Amino acid sequence: MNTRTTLLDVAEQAARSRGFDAFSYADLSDAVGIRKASIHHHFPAKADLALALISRYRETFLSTLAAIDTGNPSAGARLSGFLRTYREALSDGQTVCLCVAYSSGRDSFQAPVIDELDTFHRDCLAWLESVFRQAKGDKTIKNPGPADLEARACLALVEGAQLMARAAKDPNRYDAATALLKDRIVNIR
Amino acid sequence: MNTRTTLLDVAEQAARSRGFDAFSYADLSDAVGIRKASIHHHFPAKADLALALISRYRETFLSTLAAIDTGNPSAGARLSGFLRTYREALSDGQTVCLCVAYSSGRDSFQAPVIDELDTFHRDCLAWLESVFRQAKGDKTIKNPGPADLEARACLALVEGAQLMARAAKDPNRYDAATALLKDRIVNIR
DNA sequence: GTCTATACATCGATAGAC
DNA sequence: GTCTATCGATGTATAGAC
Repeated sequence: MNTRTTLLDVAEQAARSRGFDAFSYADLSDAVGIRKASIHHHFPAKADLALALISRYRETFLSTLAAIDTGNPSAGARLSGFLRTYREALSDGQTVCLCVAYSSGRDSFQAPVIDELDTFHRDCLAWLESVFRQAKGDKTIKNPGPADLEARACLALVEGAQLMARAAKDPNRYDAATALLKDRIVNIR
Repeated sequence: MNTRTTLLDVAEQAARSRGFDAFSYADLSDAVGIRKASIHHHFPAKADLALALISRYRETFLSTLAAIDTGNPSAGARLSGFLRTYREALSDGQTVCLCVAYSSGRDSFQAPVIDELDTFHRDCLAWLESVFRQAKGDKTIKNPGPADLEARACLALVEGAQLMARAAKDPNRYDAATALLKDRIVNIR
């Protein structure tokens, strides 16, 4: 396994469970088994690590959304896939998505990282909006309101639900908070 | 003005805009105009400051909820007051509520602070649940689902909406994310 | 690419004078 | 209650050998 990739994996886990500013190169050093100075060879400054992390995360997330699209034709099934993706990111209630983690400590990041984060939000909202727009036609989500408002409410809901679930270290909190939205999805086979 | 109160005010602002771990006694020293050592006289350890902050915050928030109850008889008006309270906590998009701020960096707190935070959440959810239960009777909120699920969804929504609004430094994001919930409130005079 | 060694800043915290 | 002075720990980062 690539050392750089291993570093990214460990750093992502740490950022998502404790926050980006709450882990240090010393923590990565302990976890990966190489010295702090060696980590600086892969990521000269911690800002470089921050950018590499969010950049990789955004790419994999977009491909996840694309996979949801190809595997699920209806709007309801797509929304269901979205809710499941955020639920799986919680794992056992210890980790929020990197996007939530970065939003929480946003002030400590510089422009390139902020840009990636904003792009992530924008892409995610655009995808959700298209799903809710589709729902007006295929009627697989009950009571559809304006698509842009639905999208923003949905993203705020899952992010808040992740925050509360991690605070309680209980992923069931996510399920409870998203249950009503889930119930609006029409059962189709 | 009491020095201790001034310290609490400045610390609360800092915690809500940047996070509890992201400000230091040196920052408070600059803002208040006394030396770091003097701050330790009021709050020997930073954990003492953390507890005093969340404790004061919880008290004032509970009295805010009580004021909403006395000033608004209907469930819809009460929910409206709740949404407005979280909106006002955003001010110009720079600050989330202390509860969201503490939830984000929760790992760095000890038991007494965690307990206050959990109590805050529990009280807040109980209040919301009673509002949604009342709505089943007075019909001032459209399409009321199970009160406990409504409460959890509502709290997750406003917390996520605050997070996104601060990330974008734009309080309008909060309004957009909560618009659909707001529209469920029946207009009464 | 990894190591030892170290520089330098900041942070929370304490001692003791006034 | 506030001050000066200082401590020890930790964090990011760099120099240079291997």
